[in-house]
Amino acid sequence: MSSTLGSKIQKIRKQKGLTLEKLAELTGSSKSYIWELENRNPPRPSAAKIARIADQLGVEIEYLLDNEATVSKEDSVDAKFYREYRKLTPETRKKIRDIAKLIGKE
Amino acid sequence: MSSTLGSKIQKIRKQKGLTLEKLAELTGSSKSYIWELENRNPPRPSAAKIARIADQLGVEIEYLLDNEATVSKEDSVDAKFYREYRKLTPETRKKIRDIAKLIGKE
DNA sequence: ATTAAATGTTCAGTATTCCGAACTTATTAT
DNA sequence: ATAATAAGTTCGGAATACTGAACATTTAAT
Repeated sequence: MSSTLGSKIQKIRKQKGLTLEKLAELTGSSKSYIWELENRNPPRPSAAKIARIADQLGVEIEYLLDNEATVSKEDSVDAKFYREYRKLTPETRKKIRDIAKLIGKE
Repeated sequence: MSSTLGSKIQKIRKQKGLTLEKLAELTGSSKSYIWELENRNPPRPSAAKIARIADQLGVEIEYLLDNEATVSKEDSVDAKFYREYRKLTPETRKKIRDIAKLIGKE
């Protein structure tokens, strides 16, 4: 299982001997946000931020994002579904879950 | 002067004969947002979105972002300055502008 | 062992992304 | 020319990225 965006950033940052504050400064961010990027599971940083960070860490944007944003069409359909799902009444949601359970069993 | 993120996306999208809606569907977005990306000056889309879009358009993320997110340290310092600046009183701001004007003249 | 300085963490608030739904403007067919 | 369908645009609002300031922990020095 591939490492997360956050762990990649942290690993490289430390290899380079950079503090949160220093990397923040280099990338036009706050250190608190860099920290969140590394530790909290995951914000969806802006492309601009990621580009800056990749630049300063000396890696490709692609490297940071791979298996992170490359989440395939299915996932987005799922996300959309879930958004809709959450709007439903508890009863309806339960029905759906029950049906899903049955179907899932097969 | 390099073209913007939005114009790049639009150009490629049309070359591929994709509608806003189709590209939105392929990238897990709404068509209104794709439209905003292309036309409004510029949102800072999430890395995830850009990765998806680059993927579907068949271009490198780097290509979409170059000269867009690679805005150098200076710019971020400027942005930070401006943020601070706006918090000041009108009087103070005027002073700063006036001084800047003088200095700019040299 | 204390203090000082540096680094890391938490948090509340603001700004921005991103969405869905409604509306407008082209296209296409009849 | 009209209707029907598709494509593009606008807008309000929910979710979340990102910030500065305060707090906590570690490191280094004496």
